[in-house]
Amino acid sequence: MPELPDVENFKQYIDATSLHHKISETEVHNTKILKGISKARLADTLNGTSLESCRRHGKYLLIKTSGDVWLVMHFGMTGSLNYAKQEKDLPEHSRLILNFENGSRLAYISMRLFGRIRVIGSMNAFIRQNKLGPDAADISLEDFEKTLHKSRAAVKTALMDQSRIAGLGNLYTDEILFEAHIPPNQKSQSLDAAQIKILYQKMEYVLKEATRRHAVPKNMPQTWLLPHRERNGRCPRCHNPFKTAKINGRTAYYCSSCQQE
DNA sequence: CTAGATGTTAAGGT
DNA sequence: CACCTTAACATCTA
Repeated sequence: MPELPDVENFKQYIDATSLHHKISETEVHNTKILKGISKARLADTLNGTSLESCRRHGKYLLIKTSGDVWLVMHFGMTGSLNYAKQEKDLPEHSRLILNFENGSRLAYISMRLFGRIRVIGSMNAFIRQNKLGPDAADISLEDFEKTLHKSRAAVKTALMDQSRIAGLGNLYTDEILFEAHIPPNQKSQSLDAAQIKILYQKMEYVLKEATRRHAVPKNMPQTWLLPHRERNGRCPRCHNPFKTAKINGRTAYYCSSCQQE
C-alpha cells in the first residue's frame, strides 16, 4: 500500500483516533521493525506520554509525542494501522501496539516486516540525514522542473527517487505518467517545460484524488490506469493491452499508444 | 510450485 | 559522481 496517498490517510487516521490519549503500555511483537532502539527503550520512551500531533513527509509518518520526541513510522510494502476502542482482536501481523489508558489501542501492522519504526529528536534533521527531497504534495513547480532536469535517468526513475521528490512509488508514478501521456522510460532531461508543467499538474491531481479515495487502487476512476494495472489489463482510453517494462528495478505499466514521446 | 508484489538498502558494475 | 542491475529482506497470493 504505502505511497504518499496511503500514508496521508494514515496521518488522518491518527489525527482522528489516537491523539492525546496517555499510553499505558507499549508492546512490540517483533523487534525486526525497530530501527536504532530496543523494545525496552521504546517502551520507556513512550509509556506515560501521549501522541500530540502528526505529520507526513514522503512515505514517512512522523508523530510528535508529549515526551518531546517523534515516533517515526515507515510502512514498507505492506503496512497499515488499526485503532480500536475495546479489547478487539488484534489484526494479523500487528507488530507494535500502543495501549492507551482509556482502554483503546493503536496497532501498527506489517505483514512482510519491511516497515520500520524509530524515535528521533528532530524532524528536520531526520529529513536531512535520510536525504529526503521535498514532499511530492508540496514541491513547487520550479523545484520540480529543476530536479527533473538534473537527472539523466528515466523520468519514472527520477520521480521515484526519494532524494529528489519524496512520496512517489511504483504505482502512482505509473498513474501520473499515464495521465500526462509520457512514457515511463523517457529521459527526465528530455522533458520540455510544457511537459513538465503537465506532469506537475497531473501529480498534484493524482495525489489529491487518490488520497480522497483512500488510496485503494481499485477504487480510482475507471479512466485511470490503476484499476486496470494487472496482467492482461487494457488501457481504458484506447483499449490496447498495457505494456510492462522493468524500470528502476520495478515493473512499470504503461500504454504504448497513449504514452509517446 | 513458482514468480512476483505498493519499499529500502547494500554491493558491485559501467 | 551518476546511474544501473541484482540481491536481500519475509510473507502472501495469483
